[in-house]
Amino acid sequence: MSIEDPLQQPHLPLVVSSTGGANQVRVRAYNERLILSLVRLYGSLSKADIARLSGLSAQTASVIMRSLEKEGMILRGDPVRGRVGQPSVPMQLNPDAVYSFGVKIGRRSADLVLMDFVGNIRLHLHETFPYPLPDRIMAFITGGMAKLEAELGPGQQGRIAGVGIAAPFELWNWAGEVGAPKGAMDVWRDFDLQSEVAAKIPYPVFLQNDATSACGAELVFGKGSAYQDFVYFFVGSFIGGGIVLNSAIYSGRTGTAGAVGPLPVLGKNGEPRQLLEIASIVVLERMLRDLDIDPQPLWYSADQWIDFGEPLSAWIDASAKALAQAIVAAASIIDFGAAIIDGGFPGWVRERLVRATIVEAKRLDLQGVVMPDIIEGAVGSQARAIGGASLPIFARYLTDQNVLFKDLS
Amino acid sequence: MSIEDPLQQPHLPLVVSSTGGANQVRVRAYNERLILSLVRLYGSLSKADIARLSGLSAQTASVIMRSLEKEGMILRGDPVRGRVGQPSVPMQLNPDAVYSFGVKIGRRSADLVLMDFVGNIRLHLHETFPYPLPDRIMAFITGGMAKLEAELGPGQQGRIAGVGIAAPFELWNWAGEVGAPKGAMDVWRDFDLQSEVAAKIPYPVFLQNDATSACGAELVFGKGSAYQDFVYFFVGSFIGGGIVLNSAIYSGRTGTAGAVGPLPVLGKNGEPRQLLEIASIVVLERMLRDLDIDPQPLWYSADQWIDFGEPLSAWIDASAKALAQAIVAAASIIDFGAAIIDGGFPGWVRERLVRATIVEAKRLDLQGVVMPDIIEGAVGSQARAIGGASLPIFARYLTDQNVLFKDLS
DNA sequence: CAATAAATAAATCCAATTGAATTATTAATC
DNA sequence: GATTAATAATTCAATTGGATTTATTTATTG
Repeated sequence: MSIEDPLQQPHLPLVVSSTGGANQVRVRAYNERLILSLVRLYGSLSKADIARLSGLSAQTASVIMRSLEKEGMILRGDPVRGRVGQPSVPMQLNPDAVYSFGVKIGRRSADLVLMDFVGNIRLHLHETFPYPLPDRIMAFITGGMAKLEAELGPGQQGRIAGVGIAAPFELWNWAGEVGAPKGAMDVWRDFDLQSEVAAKIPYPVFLQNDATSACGAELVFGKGSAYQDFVYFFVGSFIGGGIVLNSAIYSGRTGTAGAVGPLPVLGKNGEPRQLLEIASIVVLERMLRDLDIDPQPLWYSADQWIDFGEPLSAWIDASAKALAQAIVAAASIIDFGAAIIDGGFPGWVRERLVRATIVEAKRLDLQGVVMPDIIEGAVGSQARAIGGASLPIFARYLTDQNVLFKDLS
Repeated sequence: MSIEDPLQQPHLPLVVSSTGGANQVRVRAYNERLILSLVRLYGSLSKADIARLSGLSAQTASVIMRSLEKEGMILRGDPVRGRVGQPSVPMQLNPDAVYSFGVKIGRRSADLVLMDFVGNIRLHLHETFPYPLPDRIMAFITGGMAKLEAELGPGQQGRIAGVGIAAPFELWNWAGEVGAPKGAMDVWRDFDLQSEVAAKIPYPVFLQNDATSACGAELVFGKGSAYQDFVYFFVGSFIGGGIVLNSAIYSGRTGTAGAVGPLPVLGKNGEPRQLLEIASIVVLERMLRDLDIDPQPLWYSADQWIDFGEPLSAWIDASAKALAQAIVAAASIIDFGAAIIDGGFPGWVRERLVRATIVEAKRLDLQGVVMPDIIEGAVGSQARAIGGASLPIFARYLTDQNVLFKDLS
């Protein structure tokens, strides 16, 4: 139905014109979101906890909490006894309060997930194909959603917040890489996926870069909550990433902030390369093919990778060198607290890659650089679909300082 | 008196705890700041304009504008006739509403400026020295402020918002570079300039990196208002910079966001170097010295540079190459709308440097990079002191979304 | 005089705060 | 074991303060 676009920020001639004044209605909306976000972050909080954490008065916290309970957004837990004073009643998010669809469009496969309010994947569809084409994808999304809605049961459909689609940038540039006939994917150029989906379904539709979406998933459900700002790398067919500043995804004016793929790094022989030419899974695929090893297991599912031995080690090595340089460059621009690395590969590959990256980073010139913690992502290969699904929930229920200033109509 | 520190953000275990709830009092404070910021940005606005731009109701805009006028923050202009309806009354900032001191501490000299509310420098002191030492700097700041206050006249001192000091990071690491005896500048290690100044004067004292300050000046008084986000380079003795996101300085968790000096780039022979090893004025100084040319004119004043011919061209060339790489790296991480270059040099050097940087950037691999406009700064070598002076004004009168959430006490 | 726009006044609304009261519990004392 | 004090969570009622709404006034053009 409606189109919500985190990518599309109108190009305003003057800046402040986008931020309006604040008023009571927005204050209430903001405080409600703040409270929901706090409950999400801490898992379970009493009204008094909320008052302390938010700085709101006990009465205000109490009023808002009661109204959220009445709306079914939060659930009352068992009173906690054992401490002086009246026992506190912990409140948690109601997992069934809101559902959201997430779509991940990939090179060889697409995923559709139905996520609940606390981030559990309730239902899941997966489809593989030689290469993605609009008709097929449209059918998968609309058909899949209808199917999952039916499984969900009739009473629950009003609780669906929307659909978030995680897709790579410029799908049409991949024809060669995915073995599609030249020009076969040019249809994507003029295909507005977001509008097309919005025309077919009654919910808000969001579209965001796949790696940025994964970054969002890490922020809410992974290690991200421990850091105010971090740079995120998602090693997929092509590497991509995201930026988190002040605990919020920063996708930038054009939506390409944190794209990281084109970041200049030095290759094996000291020649300048782009990060994506080294630390992408397609590079590993090419290495395997050159050695006459079947690269198919790369694409079945992240859990089905086998240890490819030498070529995998070489790829991890080269990727770690490149990632280390990318992290130093990023840290020289913004003093990120962490660099989080995840990807469409199994945990043991991620672990080796991160370990190697930490080693390589120490060999670089770090004079004057505030180095971030280099750590593994916690969400894994489903991060993109989960991140997509979190978009509608964020847009409607979680903190976003814009709530106070922008008219959400 | 009080210490206000944009650098110092406490290391919080959990993120949201720093952002509290919103309430009416803060809404009013925010709306007042928003209105002052709009008036500053547009130069002159009627009450009706404010209502339209801010989205506030006409009545609210009117009430706040009248109270600001009563407080002397804004001045009523001549009614504009010639259009249907009651003539509108444009309102402007009152230049004399607020004054602010700015201090720039440099390698060979220090500046103290008294700035008015619209950014004019009203009074100015300059001092040179072989190298900066705490006692001398303290005397310059406190003595200079007393002198300028006296010149300002007795009635005006209540209008002083504070002092902002722009100083380089880690002053003590310079001893060698400034020709000071080894260890002579180690006193700076344990000298807390901000506290010391705060102890001597009755105003709030702010301290910020010198290049970040310059970036702030460019944001408010220069080309910055045309861009929501930009990366800024200030070529001083050592190059530094700043980051602007959503029209606000982003100084990061540790205050070192936008430091840019340690950014890895390739040197003349393809060897990895840090940006500051190439694009700093000390490098030019060394080149001149090696050729037995007197580098003194570099340090008198930016307007007194002479054309050093070949070595200057070589330095500009090398610096442009390095800056171009830095800009591509920055743009790969965040899709900045502009890269603004300024420095402690005359306009004609800046112009040559920017021109060369644009040329060099085009030779790099820009596949997939959203390139920013590469433009000259408009503020010039005084940017650091002006940026310093703008800190107290920003902190108290201009928009900063934190107004709504944080208790400014 | 009609239309238009800016500006203001009065009344209303709404959410947060303040202050007092209520409730449920533990800890200390007899 | 019973009683009392202290503490903490929660809620009720009254107040506050700023934004909005509605209506009115003022100044101008055509």
